Amino acid sequence: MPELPEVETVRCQLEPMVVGSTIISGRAHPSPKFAEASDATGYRIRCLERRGKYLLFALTNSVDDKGGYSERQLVVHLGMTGALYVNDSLPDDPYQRASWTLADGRHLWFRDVRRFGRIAVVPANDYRSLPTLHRLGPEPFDPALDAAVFHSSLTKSRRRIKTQLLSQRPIAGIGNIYADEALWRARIHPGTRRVGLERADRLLEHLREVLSESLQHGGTTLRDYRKPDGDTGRNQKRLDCYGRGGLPCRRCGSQLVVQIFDQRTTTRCVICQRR
DNA sequence: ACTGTAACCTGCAGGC
DNA sequence: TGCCTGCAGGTTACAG
Repeated sequence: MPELPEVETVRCQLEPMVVGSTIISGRAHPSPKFAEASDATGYRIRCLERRGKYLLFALTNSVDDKGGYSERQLVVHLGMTGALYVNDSLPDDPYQRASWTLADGRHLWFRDVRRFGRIAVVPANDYRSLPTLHRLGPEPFDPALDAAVFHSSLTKSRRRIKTQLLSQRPIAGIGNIYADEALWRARIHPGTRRVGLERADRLLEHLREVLSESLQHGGTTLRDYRKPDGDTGRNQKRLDCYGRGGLPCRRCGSQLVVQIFDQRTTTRCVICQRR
């Protein structure tokens, strides 16, 4: 479900609700994917950040009376069906995978039907237990990411362009929806294995465009994605390519076709996106 | 080091 | 109505 615009929307809504709060207890589903949630107990949430599709709660904890403290991060990945909520009382929900009680009595909790999400508590900035985060590419809006850098990064692999976008290596935060949307806008065949500087530049521009437009509309809700306030996003109405297989291309009127690349369903225009 | 593939989960839509 | 199959926004371990 959640790609960068959805995760950023969650971060924006959640941050003012939890920053400054101290976690007084934590409970988690026994799966090793969630069990670490309780390790956040005793820490205060200093701020809520995001890298790619990962939410990073910066945690701080006074460890002695001489002003010593330890810094950790609570890392939450929403997977396909994850959502975070804050409530005065903890609801009885069969898909609740973790919950944290805050000092003022409220509860932060994680709902994840498919259990593809992940929760970890790590020493600050030590992501060795989360390989994708550990080797995560630059943020899409990082000014240091320009066409030359992007192109050079893409050149380091011979995998299909779409597979590279999904790998989180050349750029962070792209998933199946925005990969298809940006490739459609840039008129690039998703199965291409080599792109020149000019097409890399165009692709980067369109990636930034689809992400910022979606962000403006609160993200894309296909089925599960919810903001912490329970609302859906509104970007789903604006998709040009993803989910429109069999329908005419909005640019040229040709048919959009669906095919599988590296086991991910892909939609593209047979005319606009030729090899 | 790189590449491709299967696996992890649950619910739902569509076909018969 | 019920059963079966395939599919879903992602990451990771593993084999070659």
